[in-house]
Amino acid sequence: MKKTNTIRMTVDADPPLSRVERRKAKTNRRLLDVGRQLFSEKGIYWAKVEDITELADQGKGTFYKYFDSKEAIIRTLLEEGLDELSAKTEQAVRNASSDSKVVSEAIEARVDFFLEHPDYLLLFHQVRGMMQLKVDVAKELRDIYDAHLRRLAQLVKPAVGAGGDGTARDIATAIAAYTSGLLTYHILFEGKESVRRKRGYFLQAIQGSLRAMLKNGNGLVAI
Amino acid sequence: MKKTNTIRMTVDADPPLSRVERRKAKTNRRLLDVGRQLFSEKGIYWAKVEDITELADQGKGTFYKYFDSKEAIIRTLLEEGLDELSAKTEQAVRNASSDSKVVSEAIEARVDFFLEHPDYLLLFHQVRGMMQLKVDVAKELRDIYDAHLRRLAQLVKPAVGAGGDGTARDIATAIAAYTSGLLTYHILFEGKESVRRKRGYFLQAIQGSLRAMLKNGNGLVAI
Amino acid sequence: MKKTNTIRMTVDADPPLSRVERRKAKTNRRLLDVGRQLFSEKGIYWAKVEDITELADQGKGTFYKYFDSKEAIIRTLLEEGLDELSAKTEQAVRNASSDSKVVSEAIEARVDFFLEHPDYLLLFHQVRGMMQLKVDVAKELRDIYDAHLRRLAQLVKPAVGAGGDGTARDIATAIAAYTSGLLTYHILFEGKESVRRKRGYFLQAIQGSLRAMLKNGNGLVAI
Amino acid sequence: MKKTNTIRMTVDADPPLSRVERRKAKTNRRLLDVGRQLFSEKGIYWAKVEDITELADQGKGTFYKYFDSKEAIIRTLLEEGLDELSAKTEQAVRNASSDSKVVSEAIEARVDFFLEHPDYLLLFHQVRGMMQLKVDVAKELRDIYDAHLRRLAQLVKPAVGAGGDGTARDIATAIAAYTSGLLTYHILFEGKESVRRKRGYFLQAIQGSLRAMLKNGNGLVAI
DNA sequence: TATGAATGAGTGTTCATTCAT
DNA sequence: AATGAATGAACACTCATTCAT
Repeated sequence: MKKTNTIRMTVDADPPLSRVERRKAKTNRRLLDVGRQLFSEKGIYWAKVEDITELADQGKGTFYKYFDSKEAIIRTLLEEGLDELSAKTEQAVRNASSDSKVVSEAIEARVDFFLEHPDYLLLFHQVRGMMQLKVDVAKELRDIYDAHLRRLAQLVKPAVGAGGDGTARDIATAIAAYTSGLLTYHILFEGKESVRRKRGYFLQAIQGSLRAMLKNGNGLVAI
Repeated sequence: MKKTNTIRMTVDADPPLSRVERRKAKTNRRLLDVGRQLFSEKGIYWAKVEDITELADQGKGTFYKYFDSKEAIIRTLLEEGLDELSAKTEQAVRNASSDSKVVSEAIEARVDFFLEHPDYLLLFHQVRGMMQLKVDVAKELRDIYDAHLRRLAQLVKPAVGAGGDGTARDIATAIAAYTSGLLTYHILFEGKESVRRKRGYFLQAIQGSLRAMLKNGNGLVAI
Repeated sequence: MKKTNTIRMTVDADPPLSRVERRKAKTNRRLLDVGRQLFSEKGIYWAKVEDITELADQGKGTFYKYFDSKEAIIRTLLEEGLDELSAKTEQAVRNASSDSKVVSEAIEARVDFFLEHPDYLLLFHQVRGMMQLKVDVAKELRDIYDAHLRRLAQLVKPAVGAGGDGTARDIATAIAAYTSGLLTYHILFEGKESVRRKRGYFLQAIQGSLRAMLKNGNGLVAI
Repeated sequence: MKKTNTIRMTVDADPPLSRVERRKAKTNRRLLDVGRQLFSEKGIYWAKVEDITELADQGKGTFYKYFDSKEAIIRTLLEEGLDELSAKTEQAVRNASSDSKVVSEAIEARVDFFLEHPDYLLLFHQVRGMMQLKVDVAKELRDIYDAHLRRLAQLVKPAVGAGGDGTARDIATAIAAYTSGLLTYHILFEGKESVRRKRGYFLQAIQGSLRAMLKNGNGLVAI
């Protein structure tokens, strides 16, 4: 009885949306946007379904027409966010002038993504916490995140010499770890603005540590 | 009606504990230990007070004799953990052969602390998430964390040349951010063992990135 | 704003139905048929209005064009079913070769009706349960059922000697009780097929017990 | 996480119940009694958990300390009721002066049970309805009922000549069907008092019809 | 003092019904 | 006329916390 996300699927397609369809898409989007906002403001546990529907000016029943459960909207947001992050990363990598720039471009894209969407940073942080728990919901989330890392690994493969898949995966994990880990913490203690000002240093720091770690690991990667 | 943490206050003092006091201390410890375990296993939201008392083999009422609320035990655990982490860091810094080793020793101590107590890593991660939320509980937690960072800043001050307090604070934040952020993510996706094996690389990576960031920032710090 | 059951009212009348009317009649029938099926399959509480409209391939709004409420369709089904049951019984009684056969023919007709429409058996069973409840809906249902019993009492009157109305009513109640009570239970525990095979025994058993009860009661009835 | 019905299990045992245990037993009993009352008055769907706890003068949470769910209390009531019915039947059969009296004594016991506990009659009726539904809860209920019938079959076995198990089961089913089916219907349309007055006739009617059916079936049973 | 029975505010979810299109 | 998106009252169930014993 999974709700198919009709809206996003047809959005790319040609046939123009009817008035009703457009309205549904709008409702769906509104719920997602408000959900993202509240989840990052109050946290996924303290933000109640009713908070979302109220702020979205929608009946509570409407929420459940669009999402099977509170968990489902979180999952959808996670997927959406990671998709967008992947897209941004891919684009940056595609524009990279050389293989040796791939990793740095990827990092830059991700840092920019999070500076632009700090709410995603907070949402991801919470979800990452859930992933380690011995709780049912964890597995599904882990799968989603894992897919994202795999995609990232594919992307940075050109930068890996003979290291092969394992190294690519290591780098992907490291990139994700460094950017989110670092940013979350700094944003938390210094605020978004401070981080934005230091953007350049962050990029270098992240690259530097990646290089440090990988050099020690195998010395095969171009960064 | 705040429960004074009798135990920890007397633990440092000399006068021998009576049988009753020793028993109380034991109960208190047991609740804290079980709490830490369950909070990191199931998460602070999914671990119920009853789960804790049951595993600790204590009546539910007893829990509230020792802690004002579920939130209180989390706060206590946070304080305890950060205290221990501070202590470990202080000891390492004290043993540093030179000022230029201060930061690297601090990092090493922290990485080791987390490798030894991965449950704290997970607990801190969750708490860090709560801290950013527009929720009452957040402020208190933030204060606790803040105090910890201040203490850490004091510790690394010798390594800062003319940078002054701001720089020390920056370094402290960075150290905390790098270690936790990096470790959490890697442990999550690669497992504790993998991280333990790579310990050396991590240390270098963290130092490297610190250096990168600080060199760019002001070039004044000895690492 | 009670929906007049247009269809059943015109069905008996001569004037040919317009295309629109025929279509409406078809929709109405479809909803009733699907309703009967689902109510007996999943129960009147678990069968949702949406289940009905979906299986009937009709919009949910359409349902409410034809029935004021979920309760209303149940009431209509009850009336329809009892009407059909009455009709079958009447026909059987009319064909009875003698007054003394009236009751046995009636029973036989009813048993056959339920063997042919086990879904009605289950629906009636559920409705009978509701009838005893201190719930608003109960009274209306009770009235419908009561009317049915009165009609049945009229039918078996010829079989009653000097017993008068009271006895006729008693017999009617007994006939209804014996057939439904017995069949429901047996179908439940032995399955429809088993009951069909034993049809002859059931008929005798029902008659026998009726005779037993009425002989004791007054000895006046010809069965 | 099934609640063990501690109370009923220890009630038979020797060690005297502590004050607390007695109080728990009382609460448990009160909930069951009120539940039985409300389920038979308003129906298992219209009687809300809160109705029960309110009438029982208990907090809503208390209900869930004693029963895992609303369904669970219904199941418990069904088991309790059938157990008591079985016990009454067994006792009657034990007191039967001869094998040929077994069935009639059993019937008598059951009729008396239902005249004494009309609320059980109504509860069973509803549950019987659920049993036929394609709904998850149905299977468990069916199992409980089935066990009851098997027990009844064992009881009437002495009355069966060479018929064997199949016949015993048939008789058991028939006894259950006749008594409940007949009584439910009559009580519904004539009221408890009327049925009580006719007790004697009912007994004969039920026996008569059993005899009729079984004579036709195989002629082997002593009734 | 320690306990665990009792509590009830709060939450996610359902579903009959309405009404704008 | 037919539809199905939107609704919100209502419900089952949870769990941190209290308090009588």
